[in-house]
Amino acid sequence: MEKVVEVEGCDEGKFEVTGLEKSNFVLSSPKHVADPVVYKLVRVDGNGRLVPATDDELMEVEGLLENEKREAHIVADTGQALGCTFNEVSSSGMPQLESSEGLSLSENTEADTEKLSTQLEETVPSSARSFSDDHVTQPGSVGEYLKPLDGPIQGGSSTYAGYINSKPDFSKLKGEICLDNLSIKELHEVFKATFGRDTTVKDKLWLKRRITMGLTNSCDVSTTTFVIKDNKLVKKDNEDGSNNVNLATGKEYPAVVVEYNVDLLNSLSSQIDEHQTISENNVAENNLANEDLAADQRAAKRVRKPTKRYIEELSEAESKEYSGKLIASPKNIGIRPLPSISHARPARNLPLEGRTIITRLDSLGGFGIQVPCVYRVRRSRPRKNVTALLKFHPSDMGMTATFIKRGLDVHGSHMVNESMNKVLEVNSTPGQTPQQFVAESNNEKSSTDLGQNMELKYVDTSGDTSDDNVVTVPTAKGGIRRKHHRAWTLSEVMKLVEGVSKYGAGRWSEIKRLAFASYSYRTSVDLKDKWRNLLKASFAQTPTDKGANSRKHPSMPIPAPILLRVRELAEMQAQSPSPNLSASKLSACGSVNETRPGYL
DNA sequence: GTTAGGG
DNA sequence: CCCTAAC
Repeated sequence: MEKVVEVEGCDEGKFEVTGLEKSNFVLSSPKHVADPVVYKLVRVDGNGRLVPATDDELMEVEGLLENEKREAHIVADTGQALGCTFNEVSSSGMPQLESSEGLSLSENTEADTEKLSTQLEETVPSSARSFSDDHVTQPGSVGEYLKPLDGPIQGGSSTYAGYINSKPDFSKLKGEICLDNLSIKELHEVFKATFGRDTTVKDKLWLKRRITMGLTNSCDVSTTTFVIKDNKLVKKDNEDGSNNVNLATGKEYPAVVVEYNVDLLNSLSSQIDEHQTISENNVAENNLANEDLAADQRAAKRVRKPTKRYIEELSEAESKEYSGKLIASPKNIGIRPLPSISHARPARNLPLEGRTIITRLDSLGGFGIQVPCVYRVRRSRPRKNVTALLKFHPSDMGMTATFIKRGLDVHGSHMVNESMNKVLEVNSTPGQTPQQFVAESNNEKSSTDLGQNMELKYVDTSGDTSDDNVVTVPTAKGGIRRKHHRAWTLSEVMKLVEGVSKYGAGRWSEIKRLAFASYSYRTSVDLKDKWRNLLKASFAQTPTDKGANSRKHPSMPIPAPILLRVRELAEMQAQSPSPNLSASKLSACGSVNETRPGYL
């Protein structure tokens, strides 16, 4: 009982401290930070027996840690250390420690919701919670994804746990403890087995908790009946709560078990309802609901994390090319007290830089303080989606526009004739028009040489022209330009051949400019590569085979005539590799014609 | 910035 | 298609 009293006193003092810290934030933090480290060391040496600091100090630190943790999410190490320390300390007077911890938690919670703090007389379980938080938080990169969850979890765990846990009455808890059956001795044994050391703590609950945590990897597992998953409070009748799988993300989270007091629970229920869904069975139910809930929570509480929602949406949005990204973000942003978060953690946080970066990211999304760079990176990744979208997009809408554009370009380049205009006018349908267009253009220019009606047949012009945009996709990676595979159409090939014949192989930039003006997505390199491939193909294949060059892949059946031409051109150019520029240009038309005619 | 070549 | 070396 005395303990309790002390705790309360501490609590209040701590309260004050906390308040100060909050106001001071970063400045105050260093001191606190220092403390944690020391404690940590002490703890290691002392096997938990040593109590380095006064209760007040501990409480302060803890409170700080808690707060910061909550805010920053980054603190894992110190937080754990503290938690351990407390636990260890508790060996001597465990109730105090825990209570203090609990108090700190309650405080934190309180900060968010001040009402409940008063309700809490004692806090028991906080240490566990801190662990859980830390773990969750730590995953860093993964955290991006997790964060959304974390936010809820932490908020939920800390807040709810705090409130719920606040019950001083161990008897109740004990009753619920699974390990209850074991005697203290047994528990000690188990404890030793688990941690490799003895413990003097005689409190069953504590032992059980410790053991459970140890087994579960420092998740806060306690005897509770309720487990907080994601955002939800789930009754854990059947589950042991050691590990919960987050359905939404599919990731495993350490289950946070909350020891609760029925009375408190009831009193809190209303609040909980607002933020979390309490359900026995439906965890899955909430995926959708979670977001809303989370958002609400944040709004209500003053959310700390960028919020998973934000992230998720962002990611989605990105994948979709920035559709309507931040539904949730606004709330968060508005609500969030940005400043408080980062400061406390010394080593890890990069207050300024990190912030800046984050901010930047946020700005992209709209706002997200903690929005992780990592996530961003990740997000950018999904090329496929983008590509698909892009591809898809252009086909319908783009076609017409493209076509027109192309027509214009061609016209400008003197490639086209009057028919072009006609075509343009005529074509309301994307698909058809292009064909005509191509056919005509080809006919005019190289009609004789290429000759053949092949052109008409094969001319497919259809899709290719459409998207300039799609072609180039900036990648998150260093490299940027990833062209999605764009099959060469026959028309393109013909143009290429034509261009080569006119300007000569190797003058890719020229060809690109003049002959492929309309195909913005084909670079000179592409032309070169394609030409190379054509050459290869042309030589590989027998020219005799004109009619059908049934190549293996239907995708790119290059008409024999074209291959022939390619071969010719190649041979021809091999003979007269480098005419001078002017000469080549001048002679281009003529030479081509000359050369080819022979062939035909 | 282009071109050639290899991967 | 991508990347790089060489011009």
